[in-house]
Amino acid sequence: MMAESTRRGVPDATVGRLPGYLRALTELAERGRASVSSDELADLLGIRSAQVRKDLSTLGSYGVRGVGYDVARVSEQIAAELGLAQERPVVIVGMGNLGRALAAYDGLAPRGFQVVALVDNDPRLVGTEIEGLTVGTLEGLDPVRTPVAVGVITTPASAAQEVADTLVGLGVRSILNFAPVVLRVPEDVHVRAVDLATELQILAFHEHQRLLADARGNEVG
Amino acid sequence: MMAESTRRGVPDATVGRLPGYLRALTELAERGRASVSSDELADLLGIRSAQVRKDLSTLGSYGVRGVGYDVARVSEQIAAELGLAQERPVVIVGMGNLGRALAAYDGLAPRGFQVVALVDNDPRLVGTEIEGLTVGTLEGLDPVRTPVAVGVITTPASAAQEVADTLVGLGVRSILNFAPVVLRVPEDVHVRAVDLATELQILAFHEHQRLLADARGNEVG
DNA sequence: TCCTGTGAAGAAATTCACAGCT
DNA sequence: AGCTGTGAATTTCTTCACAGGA
Repeated sequence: MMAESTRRGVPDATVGRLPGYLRALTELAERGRASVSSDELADLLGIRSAQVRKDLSTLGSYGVRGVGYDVARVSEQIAAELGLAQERPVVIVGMGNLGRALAAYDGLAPRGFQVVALVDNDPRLVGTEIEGLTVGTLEGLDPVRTPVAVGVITTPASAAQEVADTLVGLGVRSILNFAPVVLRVPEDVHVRAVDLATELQILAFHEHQRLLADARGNEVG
Repeated sequence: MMAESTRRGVPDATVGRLPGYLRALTELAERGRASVSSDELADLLGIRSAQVRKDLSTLGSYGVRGVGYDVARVSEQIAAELGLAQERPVVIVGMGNLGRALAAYDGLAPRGFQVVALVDNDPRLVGTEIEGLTVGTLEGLDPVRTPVAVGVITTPASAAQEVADTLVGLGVRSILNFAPVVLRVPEDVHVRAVDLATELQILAFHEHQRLLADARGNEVG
């Protein structure tokens, strides 16, 4: 969480929804649909149609009044905006359960992400094969032979910062961090954090509020 | 992303940061720190100190001017707000790599989440043991014998909606969804979605923008 | 008539800036 | 002097509402 950019371009909130649009549009295309209205798209994403129109209008006008949006054209436009044309080499650091799960995830390749290296610091893992790749060490990563665009950190929290530092040193400027720590990185490096415990606690909050509301309701009613 | 509530309470954006505060405060407490300033907390979370003060002030005033916040008191208050006092039984549906990773994750228990059931529909998995629990089926879940507060969906996208429907039928009102689909649920059910591909695509966007910016810079400079 | 594109309004979140307590 | 708490200003995001093209 941090770091902007998007100068006079697509708002951050919109960027966050683009992958969702792309997913919906891809499914529509697979079903042979040629066009779609903002209402339908909104329904598919669980948002409002005005939001859809605003979002898509920032990419340029690819809709036709009275008809809707051309599925193929808008898909292309979003893919272009996200820079999905180029292959992005990904390294996964930390070959525990989560690292293995991500290494095996087949949703990456079709979206232009190619896992090019798996890394762990456990000598018992180094040299073994996972998903067709030989596990190596961080130090063994050669930024010339194996350029990396995105680093995924699935190590324990205690190791995450050091890993991040090394990745940054290798020229990685995009990091997806699953470890429950806030990484300190230069400001031109983008970090996105995914934390299971955080997500559950947010759910817990809402559940708790509901409980309180119910209790209040019973008193009153 | 959706679903409000929080009526005249803590803003959603603040709720999203509470787990982060709690994590930082817990670490500080472990190091024996008794108080902390908004500046230091802000630094730990990578946000601004004004944000910290606004956030914490919505929970009540637990700071002391000129001194800072009492680590223990604020921790308690946040834990209370998140409803972490009660144990929350969790069921994980989908025992693939990701499901296993989550089942093995040791960050849950200390935060009040207890995995009480593991579910899969593959007959070869049902009956086997994972992390000390016997894998069962969704149909086999008994809401009376095994009440469930939070459902975690780690199935393929194609199965996720059906699983969600079943969970909702069992009385689950909080769902953490790792499948890349938008779930349709009654409005009193909270869903949070975590999607690897989405996260990577957002990173890709920023990387792409940087590339464009660099190119522009070279032209101009 | 249908549905987009968009200014304008509204709501939410962030940041500023400073009064006030210790 | 140090640091919180908070109104006010600002920025960002969302929603409204409708003009206008197909």
